[in-house]
Amino acid sequence: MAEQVLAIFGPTASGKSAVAEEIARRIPAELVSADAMQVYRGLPILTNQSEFPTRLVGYLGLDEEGSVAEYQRLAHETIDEILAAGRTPIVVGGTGLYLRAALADLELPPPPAPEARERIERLYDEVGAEGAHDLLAERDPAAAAAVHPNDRRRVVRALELTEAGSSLRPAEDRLWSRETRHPTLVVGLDVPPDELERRIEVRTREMFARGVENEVVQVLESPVSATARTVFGLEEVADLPREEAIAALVKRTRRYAAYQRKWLRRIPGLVRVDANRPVAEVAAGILSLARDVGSVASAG
RNA sequence: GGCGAGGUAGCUCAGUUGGUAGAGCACACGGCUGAAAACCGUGGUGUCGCCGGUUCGAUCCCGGCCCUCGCCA
Repeated sequence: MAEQVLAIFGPTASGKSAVAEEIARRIPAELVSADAMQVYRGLPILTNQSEFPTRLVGYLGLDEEGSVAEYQRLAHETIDEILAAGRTPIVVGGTGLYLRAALADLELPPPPAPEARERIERLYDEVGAEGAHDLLAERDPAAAAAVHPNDRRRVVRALELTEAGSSLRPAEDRLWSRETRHPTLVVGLDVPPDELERRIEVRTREMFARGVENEVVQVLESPVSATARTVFGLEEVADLPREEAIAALVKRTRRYAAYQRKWLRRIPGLVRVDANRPVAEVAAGILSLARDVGSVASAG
């Protein structure tokens, strides 16, 4: 029975999926997505969903709100199930928080109570950033210390939690610790910035060739939740002339890749792998690392 | 060629009634625990088109030149 989990992280267009799929062809394995936007169904082109069977892709409708905690529950279930079946779970994704949630046991506090969010947002706007932050400091000094007054979203969330008898600060910080639920090899794919830039441009043009415009126009005919709205490119692709939309999308993606590079540097225990070479080589490299580190389900 | 508008940060532009300059975006760094492709913080980007003049001092005023855009020939 397999014991080890494989996790592959990297910026958009670093080739995560191709590498993960190549590994899944060589050993008994299943892919598990760690991507906050691929959880939605309805935007397969815009969110770069692969044809290859991957778990935790498209489990939400676009009118539903996403949630790390819900993702975490599903991810743990899925990973345990795959291990129990004697296969290796390959967790692959570009959302750092989701990757850590899949691998570790983040103690995520409860969801907002009904009506609480709206009420506290109103409070925040009435008393101002400093006022709200002062109030938080009274009720939950640890949370207040971790949150800037201008971060409305977090100050509101932290205040919600004080009412629920919980806290924004977990007792134990597992997000930034090396702790994982199973022995795990976490690799990060490294691609030089100029090469990544090139691939992003190519990929974006491919999206248009494959028909993102239709995809997006169709989606916008129905309600889209606040979290699904954050998929970048939605308005741009729908409203702008093609070349401008491409430029806007490339720009957003480049920005996002920079954000992911930060996670790449920070994910605890992550081993960097040079991904600027043929997929087969990268896959082989990761597999040999895995065999050094622990047991992976073997092909035969 | 004539008339008009303009040349200030990587981009789009604001500004200084003369004391060497600032927004957004981009970029860099950092934070983040049921919204993470989100949210928030910090940073400085610079021959203010070029050459002269006036002035204690010019990115700003004056003269000339170059370039861009528009209209007219």
